[in-house]
Amino acid sequence: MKVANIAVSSNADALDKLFSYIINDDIEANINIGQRVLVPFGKTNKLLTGYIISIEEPFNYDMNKLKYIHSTIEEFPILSYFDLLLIDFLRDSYFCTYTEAISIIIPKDLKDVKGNKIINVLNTGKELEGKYLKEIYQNIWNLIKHNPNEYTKNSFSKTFNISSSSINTLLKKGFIIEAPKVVYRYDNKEYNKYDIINLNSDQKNVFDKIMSSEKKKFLIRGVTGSGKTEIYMHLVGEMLECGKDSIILVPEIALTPQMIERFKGRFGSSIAVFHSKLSQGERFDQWQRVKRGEVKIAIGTRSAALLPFNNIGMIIIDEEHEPSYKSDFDPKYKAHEVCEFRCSLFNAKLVLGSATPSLETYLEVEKGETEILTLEKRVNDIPMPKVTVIDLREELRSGNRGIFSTLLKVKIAERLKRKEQIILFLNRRGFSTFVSCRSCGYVFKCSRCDISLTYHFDADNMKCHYCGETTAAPKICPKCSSKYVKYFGIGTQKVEEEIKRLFPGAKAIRMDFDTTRKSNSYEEIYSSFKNNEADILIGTQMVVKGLDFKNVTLVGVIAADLTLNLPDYKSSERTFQLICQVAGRSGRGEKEGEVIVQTYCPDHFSIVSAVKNDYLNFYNNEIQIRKLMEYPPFTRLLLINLSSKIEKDAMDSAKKIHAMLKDENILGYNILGPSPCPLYKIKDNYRYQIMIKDYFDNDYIKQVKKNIYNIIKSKYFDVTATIDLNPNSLL
DNA sequence: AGCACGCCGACT
DNA sequence: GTCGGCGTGCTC
Repeated sequence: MKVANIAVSSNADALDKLFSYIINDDIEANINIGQRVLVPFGKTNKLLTGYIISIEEPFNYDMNKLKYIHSTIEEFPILSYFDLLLIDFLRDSYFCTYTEAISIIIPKDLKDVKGNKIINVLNTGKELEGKYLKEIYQNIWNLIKHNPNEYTKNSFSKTFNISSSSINTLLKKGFIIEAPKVVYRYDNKEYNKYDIINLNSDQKNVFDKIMSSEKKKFLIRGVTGSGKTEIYMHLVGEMLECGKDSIILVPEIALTPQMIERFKGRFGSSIAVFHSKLSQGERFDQWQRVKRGEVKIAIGTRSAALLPFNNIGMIIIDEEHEPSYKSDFDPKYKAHEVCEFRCSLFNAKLVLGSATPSLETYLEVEKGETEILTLEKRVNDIPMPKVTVIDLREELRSGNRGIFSTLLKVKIAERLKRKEQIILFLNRRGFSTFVSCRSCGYVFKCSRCDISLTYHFDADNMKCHYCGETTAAPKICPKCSSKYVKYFGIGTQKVEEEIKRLFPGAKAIRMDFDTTRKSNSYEEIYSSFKNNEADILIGTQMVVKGLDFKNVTLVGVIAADLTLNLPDYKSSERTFQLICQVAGRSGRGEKEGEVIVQTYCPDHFSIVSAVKNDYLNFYNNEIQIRKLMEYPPFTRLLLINLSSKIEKDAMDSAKKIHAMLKDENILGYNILGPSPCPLYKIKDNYRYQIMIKDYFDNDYIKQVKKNIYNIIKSKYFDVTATIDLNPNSLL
């Protein structure tokens, strides 16, 4: 008899520990760590799902006090030994429960394991005879004989254009039979073959260094268009050669099609594709293919970092600076950290790629923890685009109140004439970003959020970009009844309308949250622009990443400082990255590219550095500010957020928690707040925040979390408390 | 999180 | 004397 220490499935913090159960002799042989079992729990002995974390000899236990494991759920372990180590890591790094950690590493619908999709496929039965020896039946019968288990009734009749009634006849008489077959739900369409391209000398150099270096962590800092993807493919190919698994992370689903296209073209369909837009079934199947060792390569977004590979050789994080690599949900894990941990388990290499690395990553380079490899030139020596800055204040002074500067208009006209393509970038969707009454100054705000409403031209309504609430566009001011309601601020829709007005012959398409809501619309817009079906692509952040259009020779940044003025310590970094990335979209083909950056603050170092494409200049400026202001990566920043529909409770709980933190602050940490969040009200919830900026350890955070939990539980039932270490944003 | 225990007030 | 309010504490 042995004892199993088991984590039970429960969302309760109080149950986040291991419970010991006796393993009955008759199931002992079939029991292993990582396996799922049912265990009787609590006074009522209700059966809960449990995960076996460890197994011990019974010597240290009072066996009379232990219950028996009821039964196993599957006969094989759902979690490997490495998964269990990963769970420990997640719990320790992100202060989460066993249940939370497990929930992100196995698919949700594993609970009802009937996850497999089964179809009925055709096979031959007995030989044809008698009146069934007709040519049509023989034809069907032979086709099936040569393609057993290949077609369903439907796909067969479609493929060979044969009426399904003939098939049904043969089925009924037993000449052909249907058999169940498990199929994987994944994209198995054929991709154009993508041949191995020899690396140029710069790329080869990077590849060789990664393969030969003793270091485990690398940063490829390569300007946009320098051919990082090709290096990734060679690295993955190398891993495949020595039988090791690779994971390639991309920042968002939108980017996967191009990456998948190339990887599938190169490595065939033996690649798992994993991202959050997959259906539950697809997710389950992809996960299963990895778990069973049927694939050695996975491409996907953040969650792919957790796929159950058991022999990882390399993990690649492309566009590593993207904020989407940190999860918004508990456990708020960061892909970099998870990948580094997993690499350490397998002695694997971690490769980060970016033209504009995050400050965290570059600081690691400076500390010597990460080896840097630089690609200064674009492939085939295509020159970097020429960048011109337009000071919008001067435009205004010279009487131009439109959204395009004189120069940008000239350049657009020029490209249209030459049949070259243009990308216009504005990081704000909608038509007008706020609506107000010119008579009394009333500003239309969302009733549920403390946010001004954005006017949408196509639907003629106002939308809240935080909660999605929609209201009809107003004709008169609700406060003073004047009809002087005016729309201020610009969004992508307005840019589109202006283009239509100024260049009636040009065809423009828009790519933003509003036009890409349907699941395939991103790809449609992408390919239609790629096929030259439009002259101008207008878009938000979505157009800045990864897109590779050979015929684009002009990129216009409509308002470079939109992101700059947000009350957030990362806004300079974000602005720099966005401008660099979008500029890199220009001139990727044979024709030279050009970029026009319009801004109200042409002297800000983010914009100056981006225009010169000078990463180090940006880094050196920003890192000093972070140091001075004691922001990450120099300190750790713990953001505590309290929100409630009852304004007073949100505020009181924040005060109470702040007082508790101050009381317990033996080490004198820098505790700031409580203060209302910059976005004070979202979806009817009032929000307060407390910040701790210092060099505390994870144990301190765990203690803080526990204390907060106790305060909320004792008095503020309606308050939701969240903690976030080094958050993406302070809004 | 559930669930039972238990210690008080209101009631047939 | 007992039905039921929900505060408290435990779950191998």
